[in-house]
Amino acid sequence: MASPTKQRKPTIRDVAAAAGVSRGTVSRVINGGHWVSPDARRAVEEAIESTGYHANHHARSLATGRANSLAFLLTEPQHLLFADPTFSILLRGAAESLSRRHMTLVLLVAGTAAERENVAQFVSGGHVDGVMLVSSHESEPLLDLLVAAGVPTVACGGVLGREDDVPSVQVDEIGSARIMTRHLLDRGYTRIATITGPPDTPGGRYRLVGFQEELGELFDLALVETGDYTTESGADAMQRLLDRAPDIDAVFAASDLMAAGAMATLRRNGKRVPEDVAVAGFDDSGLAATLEPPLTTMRQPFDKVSDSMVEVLLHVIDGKEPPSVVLPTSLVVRQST
Amino acid sequence: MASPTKQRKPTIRDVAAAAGVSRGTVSRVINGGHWVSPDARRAVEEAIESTGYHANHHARSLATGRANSLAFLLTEPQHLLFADPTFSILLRGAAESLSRRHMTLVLLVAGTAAERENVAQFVSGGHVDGVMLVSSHESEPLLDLLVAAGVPTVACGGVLGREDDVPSVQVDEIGSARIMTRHLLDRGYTRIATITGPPDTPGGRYRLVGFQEELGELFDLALVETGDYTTESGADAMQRLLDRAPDIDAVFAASDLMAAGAMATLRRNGKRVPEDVAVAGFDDSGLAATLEPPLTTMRQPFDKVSDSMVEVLLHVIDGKEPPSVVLPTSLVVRQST
DNA sequence: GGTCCCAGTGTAAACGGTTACATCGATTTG
DNA sequence: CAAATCGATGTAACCGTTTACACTGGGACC
Repeated sequence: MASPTKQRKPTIRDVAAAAGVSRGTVSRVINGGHWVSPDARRAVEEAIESTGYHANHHARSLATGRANSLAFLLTEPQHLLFADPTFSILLRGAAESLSRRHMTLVLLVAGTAAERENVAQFVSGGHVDGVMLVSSHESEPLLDLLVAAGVPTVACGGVLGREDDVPSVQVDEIGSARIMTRHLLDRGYTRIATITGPPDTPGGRYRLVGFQEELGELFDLALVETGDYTTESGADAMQRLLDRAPDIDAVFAASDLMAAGAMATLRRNGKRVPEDVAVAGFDDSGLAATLEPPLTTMRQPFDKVSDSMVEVLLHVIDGKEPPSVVLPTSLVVRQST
Repeated sequence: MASPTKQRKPTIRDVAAAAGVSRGTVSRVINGGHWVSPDARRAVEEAIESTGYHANHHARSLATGRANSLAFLLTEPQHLLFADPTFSILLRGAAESLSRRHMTLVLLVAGTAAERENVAQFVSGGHVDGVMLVSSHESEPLLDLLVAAGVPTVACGGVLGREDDVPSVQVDEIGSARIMTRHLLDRGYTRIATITGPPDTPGGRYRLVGFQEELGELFDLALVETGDYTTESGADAMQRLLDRAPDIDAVFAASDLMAAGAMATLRRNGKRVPEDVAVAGFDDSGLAATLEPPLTTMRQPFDKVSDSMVEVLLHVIDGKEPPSVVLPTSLVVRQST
């Protein structure tokens, strides 16, 4: 009939008592163990083990003023999340990266005005040590607030117009686009179209730049259409391209989803891929390999991206010079080109 | 040359001073304002406004023992996340739901053994008030730990064998499967196959049950294959079905992704959808509408699911009787059937 | 054999809230 | 009119850490 449930969790005092030292010493052991004699250290470690002690985050944060957590801020509308698993991958990667550092990931959503307000207040209230921003549209009002409030922030994909204001982790957009374009040229295609992302995102702008650079004289403005990274927008853009230039023999889409949409449109127009028109994407999302035919695309190193975001952000928090990171992509050739 | 930066954030003392009352009174106003005179209340509210005060979560949590945050626990392997946006939708929905309640969402990942260890320690350390579990495989070791540690937990989709042990939010699996099966029967199909999910998940088991119930005498065990919800597994399962029973005229897949895989396989085998074989999915994920042809499927009310999870969990935390929730789905008929 | 230094340790004051309890008028009650 | 009641408020202990500071004793130095 013993009821040992509901026991108070062991605190640093219990550990101190068990080890026969003061709370201060226990705390020192926990935080690196500097200025502690080997004997005391061992005693404390044993006491921690025997009492099953685990530090209380809240108390620690209160005392140190550091939250030991980072926020992952989502500002994209729901439907994009629905369609594009990219965010989830980054999110999970970031969580794992933080877990290794014994920190936690707080997910913040800023869709509605009320939510923005919540987020702004929460973040500038110092409840997290820093923010990872995933949307990279040009005008992100929240970003101004964060920067103004001096909240350590890192952007994923770079923020147009604030490149040296906000540290970021991005892939080599221009270089990647050039490699893909070169690949298409090497395959012998000459009427190469592109479906870009929104011009107010780095991916939308710079992949087009690389495309144009590599194409040189072959570049034709009539072969450029813009989408919003979704499947539907890719399908629509492809139709507009075909209407305008039926002689297209290849198309480079700035996302796998748009490439999928483009392929659907091509099929509907009686064009075979890749015999009549080659299709290339960007991201190497899970979708790419399962399309018919499997999609040639540029693989983004999502795991490295989230890892780097965490790393850069921690640097900023520590007051170190934040290295803006540019990561390489890799060409994945499948059967669509 | 004024340097008003780096000002200390206003605390409850500052508010008290500004309002000419004690800290206790301020605290009372913040927490509902009971037992406070209208005058004092107004004074405090004005002081809060004028000082720009915002409560410190860590201090509050330390004092109350409540974290004011819920954990969203991911245990699925990375590749499923990559393929299936379902998780992100639920995740975002939960974050929004919490935001409305001025609580936060902590994302926890338990893939590796080290991560499990971290999670177990973090959660049972009381750093969050409760846990939303999204994987619902039958044997989830972490779940045992949580239950044993008395951590308030709610499962998404129900946990087989622990239905009355762990409160959950789920959709009406059996009923949904029956409705879809009935739809196929009404369309005149008679050789109806199914591709189920893993048998150790509720979706895997009960959608099959509903399918069989509705089919009655028409049920044929040879027309059942199992996948793991991914596109590839759906494609493979479809091939096995075709090899075994070339006369199949419809197939009900337990996820949209598997349905997509099945459609690819059918096409490769020269079968037209829906003329030769009808295909139905489950989830109404973003993918469904963009397939060729658009996929008939059962819509899961993801927004309601995440909302309910939060609600149920808060009930459990408050010590109330947890209502296990079953939500309705809805049939979305498109052109694949 | 005194100083001085210093590694190792204990002490106690923060950190920013909540809340049980004491206090105190003003009002109701007998 | 004294006593009891009650709503509003102040007081201070407490939540579990960290950390500046004071203190100890022993070795090195002159």
